[in-house]
Amino acid sequence: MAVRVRMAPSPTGLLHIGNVRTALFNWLYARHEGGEFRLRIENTDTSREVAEAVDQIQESLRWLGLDWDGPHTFQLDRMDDCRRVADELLAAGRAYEDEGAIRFRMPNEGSTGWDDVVRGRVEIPNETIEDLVLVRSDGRPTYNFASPLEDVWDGITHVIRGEDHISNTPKQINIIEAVGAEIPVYAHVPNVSGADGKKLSKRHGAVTVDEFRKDGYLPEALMNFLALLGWAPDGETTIMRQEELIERFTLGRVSPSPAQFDYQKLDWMNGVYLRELPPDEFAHRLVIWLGENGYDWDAELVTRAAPLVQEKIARLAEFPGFAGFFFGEVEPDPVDLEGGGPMLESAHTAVASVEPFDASSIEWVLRQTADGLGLKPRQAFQPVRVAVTGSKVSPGLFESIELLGREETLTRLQAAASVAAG
RNA sequence: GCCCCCAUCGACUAGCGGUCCAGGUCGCGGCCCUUUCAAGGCCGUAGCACGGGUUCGAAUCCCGUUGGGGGCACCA
Repeated sequence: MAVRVRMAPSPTGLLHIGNVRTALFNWLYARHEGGEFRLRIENTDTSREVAEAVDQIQESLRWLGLDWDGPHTFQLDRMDDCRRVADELLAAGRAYEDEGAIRFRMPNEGSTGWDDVVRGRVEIPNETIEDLVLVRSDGRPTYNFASPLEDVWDGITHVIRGEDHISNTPKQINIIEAVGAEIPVYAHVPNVSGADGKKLSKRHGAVTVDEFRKDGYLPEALMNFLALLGWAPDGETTIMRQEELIERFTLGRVSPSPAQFDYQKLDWMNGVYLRELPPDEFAHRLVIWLGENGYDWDAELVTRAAPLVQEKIARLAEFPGFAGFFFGEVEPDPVDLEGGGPMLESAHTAVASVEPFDASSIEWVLRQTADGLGLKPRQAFQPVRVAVTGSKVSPGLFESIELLGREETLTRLQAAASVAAG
């Protein structure tokens, strides 16, 4: 039978990275097996907020590259079918009415178990499972009733979800057995927590896909990182692109123990992906990111500045801090200019006449200048760097000057020289 | 309280009875390179939670303890 899995988010707010990780495992499994990955919205109403959340969920999935098969479905559309099944269960004596609600009779003896693909055999004593409410007194089916039914109706073969659903599983298995359908294969993947072992939340850092996007992470890096949270192909390989992940992913190698989200490692990995991008592609991503985040900087200039920072940043969001001096005024801290007066003045003279105006000529002439003043390169170039870029940390100085242009460089050098002179 | 899950360096993990005085990656420390910051190169740091078994032999299997986590709704 062809594999069919699903992601079933409830449309409340933005897509949480933990849910994305679970979705990723579903998606990787489906693609690896040549099966289908479905998207099912577990909504209980049809408000405007729901519609917006659905849009955001889809946008986030698309950004990450997780495509789903067929149209997405809504749980709400199946409420009548759920109620019909509840009535049948009632008629068959498998359920009973209780204060206007309909409850399912769970077995009281023995146990309900399943062979979990990531945990092995799990067995829950039936006496600890209470009679599940199928339909509320207001007529709405409950999650633990609707969800397994939908899995049956959708032909879901493998239910891959977070471990917080382990305790729901025996309830759902009993429901599915009661309607005489086949029990899907279950795989409960470990949770993702913050550095303190607690549920990953805002105070740990970014948690929604939108936030990671805004922070300047690449979707391919995020996917690679997420895949490695609870899964590893061999313990050696860490950088894997989409095709390789699909090719190597198996549920059997998903670890049963929870993982902590390590933002430092994500940053490192994102840097790896950033550096490996062809320069024009890197520039392209920057232009898009800047546009999405309210910078109306000239795309041509961004493209020319991009190569100067590609090796230096780990996230696209670091670009403005690193290369902002190309796009606007600069205000050097006088403290960083102290004692740099002579070098700044000499540099001004040198830059004014250097020909051709390119990085290597500028470097040569500035080194000559430093030499003439008896200064070591690092002492000589620091005030120049601060004058030109406004910071002690910047892209390569000579390339930066070349791109900035002679006129603007001279202006900044002169301004800094007068500050340094006091 | 009850039920369930989990347990290898600070983190992510490899390891599925001998090839492990435990390997890779991030982080961290040092050195090199160097116009700053990065990147890169080299070296290093650090771990099988504890106690019992089983076995010729255990990080690997079993039991217990401890410690984490999840769940016990007419939420999803």
